[in-house]
Amino acid sequence: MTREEVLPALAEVFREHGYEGASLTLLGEATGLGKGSLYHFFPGGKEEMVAAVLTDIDVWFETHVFGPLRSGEPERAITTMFDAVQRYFRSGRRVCLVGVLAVGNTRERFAAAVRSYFTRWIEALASTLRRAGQKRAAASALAEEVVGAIQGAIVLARALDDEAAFNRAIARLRKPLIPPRRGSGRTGRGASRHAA
Amino acid sequence: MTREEVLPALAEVFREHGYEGASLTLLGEATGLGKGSLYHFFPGGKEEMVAAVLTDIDVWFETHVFGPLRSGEPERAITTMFDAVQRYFRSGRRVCLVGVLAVGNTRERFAAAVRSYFTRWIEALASTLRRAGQKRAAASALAEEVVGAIQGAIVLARALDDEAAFNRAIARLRKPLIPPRRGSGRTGRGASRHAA
DNA sequence: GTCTATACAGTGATAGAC
DNA sequence: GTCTATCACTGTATAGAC
Repeated sequence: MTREEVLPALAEVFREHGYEGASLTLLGEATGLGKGSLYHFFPGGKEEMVAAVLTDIDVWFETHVFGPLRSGEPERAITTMFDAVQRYFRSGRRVCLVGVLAVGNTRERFAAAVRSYFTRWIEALASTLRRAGQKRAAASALAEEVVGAIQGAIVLARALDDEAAFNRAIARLRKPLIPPRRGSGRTGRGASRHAA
Repeated sequence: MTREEVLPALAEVFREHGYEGASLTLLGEATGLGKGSLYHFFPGGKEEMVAAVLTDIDVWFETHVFGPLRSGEPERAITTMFDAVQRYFRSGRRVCLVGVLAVGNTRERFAAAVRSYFTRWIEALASTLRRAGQKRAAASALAEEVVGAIQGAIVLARALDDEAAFNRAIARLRKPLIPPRRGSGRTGRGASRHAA
C-alpha cells in the first residue's frame, strides 16, 4: 500500500465530512489503515493529508481541465471542461473539496492552494475565451462567472437533493459558451439567452 | 438574556466553523453564556440551536426577501433582493449557513429546512419574473440560475479572498434581471449581455 | 510498514449549588 | 437562570511491539 493509493479515499472523507468532521477513525476506516499507518505516511496528521489531497486534486484538474483550456482548440476545450466537471462532481452529488475548504474556518490554513486552484481555473478558461474571440475584459468576467456558477450549482444540487438541478446549470452554462463559427459575427454568449 | 437574543451569535459561530467545528466552548464564548445556560435554552443541544438559528434566518429572508419578491412591484422587488443579499452576506465575507449545511455531512439532519429555504427563494423569484413578463419555464430556470449563482459567488469570494469578486457577480446578475419598461418588447435578460 | 496501547486535551451533555 | 464540577466519550497524536 502506497501513499498515493490512499489519497482518493482520504479525499472522499474530507469532502463528505469537512476538515473537522473527518476524524482519524473515519479516515482509517476509509483507507483500511490503522492510525499508526496513517501517521507513518502523513507525519503531519490531518493537515498533511489535506495538503496531499489538494495537490492530487490540483494535478487532476491541471491535466484534465486547465491544460486543455490553455492550449486546446476552444470549442473542444470547453466541451472537455464541462464533461470533466459533470463526471468529477458526479452531477452535484459529490462536493468540491476546494470549495468546502474555502467556506470553512480552515480557509486560512489552505488559502494558498485554494486561491491558486480557482485563480488558475478562471485564467485558463479566460484564455480559451480570448482565443475564441472574446475581448480581454469580457473573457475574464465570463470565466469568473462560469467557475462561480459551477460552485453554486453544487451547493444548490445538494440543497435540493436533485442532481437534475446541477445538470440543468451545466447545460445553461455550456450552451452560450460554445464559440461562434468563423465569420458568423456572434461572440458566443448572451444574444440568444433566455429571450422570450 | 432571552433565547432570541443569542441566536445571531450562535448563527455566526455555526457559519464560521460549521456544525462539527462549532464547539460548546466557542458557542459559550460567542454568547457570553456557560454551557449550563445554553442547555437551559436549548435542551436538545447543538441540533436544537441550529434548528432555532435556521428558523430565525428563515423568518429574516421571508420578511426581507421572499415576501417582497412574491407581492412587490418586480423591479423594486429585485433591487430589494440584491441589496439585501449584498448586505446580509457582507459582500461574500459572510457565508450562507444554509449552503454550508447543504454541502456538509449534516445535510440529512436539516434537509427539510435547507430544501425549503432554497425552494421558496427560487419560487418567489420566479413569480417576480413571471410578473415581469417572463414565461413560466424561463422564469423558473432563471430564478434557479440566479440563486445558484449567489451561492457560487460566496464560495468564490471566500476562495479568492476578494469581496470584489462577490460584488462583480451580483452586479452581473442584477443588470439583466431588471424588468423591461412597458412596451419596450425586451424581456429583461440576455439581449445585451456580454455582447462584443 | 502495520498494528495495539496509551497519553491527554477537548467534546457534548448532565447534575446540582446558588 | 447561571454557574461550576463532573461524566463518559472521542479527538489527535505518540510510542513501541511485531
